[in-house]
Amino acid sequence: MHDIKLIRDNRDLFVAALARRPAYAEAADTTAAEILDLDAKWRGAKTAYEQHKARQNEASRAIGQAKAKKDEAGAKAMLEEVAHLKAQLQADQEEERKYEVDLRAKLAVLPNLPVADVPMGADENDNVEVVARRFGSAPRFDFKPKEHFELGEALGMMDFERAGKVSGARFVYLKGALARLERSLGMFMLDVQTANGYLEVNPPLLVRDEAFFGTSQLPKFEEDLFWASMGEGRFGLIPTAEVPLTNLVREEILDEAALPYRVTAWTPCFRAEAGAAGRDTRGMIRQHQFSKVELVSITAPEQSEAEHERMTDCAQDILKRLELPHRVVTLCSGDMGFAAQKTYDIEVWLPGQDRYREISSCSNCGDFQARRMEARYRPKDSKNTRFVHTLNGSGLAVGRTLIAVLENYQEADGTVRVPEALLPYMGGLTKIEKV
RNA sequence: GGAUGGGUGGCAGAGUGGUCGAUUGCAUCGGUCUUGAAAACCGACGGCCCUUAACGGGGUCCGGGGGUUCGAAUCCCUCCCCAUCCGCCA
Repeated sequence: MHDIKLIRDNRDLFVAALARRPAYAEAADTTAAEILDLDAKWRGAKTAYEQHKARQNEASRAIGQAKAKKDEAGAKAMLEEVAHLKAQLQADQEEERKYEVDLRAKLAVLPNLPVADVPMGADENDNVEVVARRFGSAPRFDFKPKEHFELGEALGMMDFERAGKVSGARFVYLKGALARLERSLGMFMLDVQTANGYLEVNPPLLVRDEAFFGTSQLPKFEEDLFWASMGEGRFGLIPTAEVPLTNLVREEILDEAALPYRVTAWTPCFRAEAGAAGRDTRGMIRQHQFSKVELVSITAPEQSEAEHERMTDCAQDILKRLELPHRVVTLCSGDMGFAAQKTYDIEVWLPGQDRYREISSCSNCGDFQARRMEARYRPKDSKNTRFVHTLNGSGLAVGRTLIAVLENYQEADGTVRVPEALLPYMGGLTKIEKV
C-alpha cells in the first residue's frame, strides 16, 4: 500500500514510477488523478465533519454549564440552535466514510513501484540475467535425459493417476524413496537456512483475510486462493509461508535491535492456479499443493537492499550444495509481482525440459507490505516509529527441487543418484531405483 | 456446542453520562546533577485532518457500526476479535 502523502507531495515521481509497470503505462496519470481527487474530497468531507462536530461539542459544553447554573431558558435556546446539527453530522460522516472507503479501495489494488535498477520490460522475456550469480552449466548426457514424470512414473513412485481419482488434476502421490526424497529435501533446506541465521517456524496454514491483505494477496487475488469455510466465516489456505511468516510482525512495533528478523518455514502451499489452465499440465511443475521452504526477513529500510542480496545467496546456497546448475535473473518491471519493488528469480536447469525453470523468487517489498500490516520499528534514540521493510524468498520450492534432482541426477537406466548433500537424510540410500 | 469476562496511548492499567484524548506506573527521548554512568529530579512522549515558510495553533479520534441523549470511553443493540471455564475431539 502506498503512502497517500507521498503521492500527494511527489505526484510526478509517483506517476513516472508507476508507469514503468506495463499495466499502468497508459493509466498511471489518470490513476494518480483519480486517487488525488478522492483524497481531496475525503479531506474536504473530514474537515466539514470535524468543524460541525466541534461546534456541537462547544454547544454541548455551554448547555451543560447553563444547566449547572439553573439557566434553563439559556439552555433551551442553545438546544434549539444545535438541533439541526445532528442530521448534518450524520450526512458529513457518511460522505467522509464513502470517500475514505473508495480511496482505500483504490490504493489497495495499486501495485508496488519498481525501484530504479529494475529493468523495463513487458514479460519474462525481458528479464535480465545477473551473470555473476550463474552457477554451473548444463550437464552433458550420453543419452536423452528424461523428464521427471517419466522417471518418477517408471520408478513406480510418482502416481498422478490415482491422485487424479482422489483429488483431480494437479495433484500427485509420491511413494517410497521419492516421498523420502521430498522429506529429505525439506529437512536439508531447513538445516541449511537455520544455519544461515533464519529462525525455524512452524506457522498456521489457514489464515484470515486480514493477513492476506497484509501481504497483498487480497483484495486483488482472491481467486488464486483456496478457501476453507467455518460457520459464516472463512480461512484461506496459504499459497506460500510468506503470508504467515511476514504477518508475524503485523501491528507490532519492534525494537531496532531485533532487526533484521529472519524466519524460515517448511510448509505445504496451496494454489488454485486459476488462469493457468493448460500450462504445465504434465508432471509436478505446477500443482495445487506443493511444499516449500520459505525465507522471510524483516529489516530496517536501510538494510533491505543488502538483505535482498543475502537472501538470494541463501537460496542459491541450497542449489550449490546440491550441485544443481542454475542462473539468476532480475525480473523486469512487467514480470514482477504485485508487492515487490525488486525481484530475483532463481532458475534451475532441467535437462528433461532442456531449459531453465523458476525454482525460487526473492523479493524486496520495501515498506509496501509493512504499511498494510502496520508493522513498524522504533529506531534507537527516536520516539517516532518507522515502517519496516519486508523481504521474502523461496529457499527453495521443494517440489521443483525434487524435479531438478531427478532430472540432473538421472542415469541411462532410469535410476537416480542421491546427491551427496542429501545422503545423511536418506537413511543409507545412495541410489533411487525401482523395487 | 454451553457459560462468563474483556477490547483505552509503546506496554501495564485507571476512568461508568458533561471542559477526558483521557489519572498513574513502566519503557523511551531531552535536560539538571556527575570525571563518566547509575540513581534522583525536571520536561517531552499517539494517529489523522485543517492551518503555517517554519515555530506553532486549531480540530477530531477510547475495537468497527448503529442507537439513546443537548452531550457517550462511560448506557443500549449489533458485528469483529481476544481470554477463561465446562462439554466434545486429534
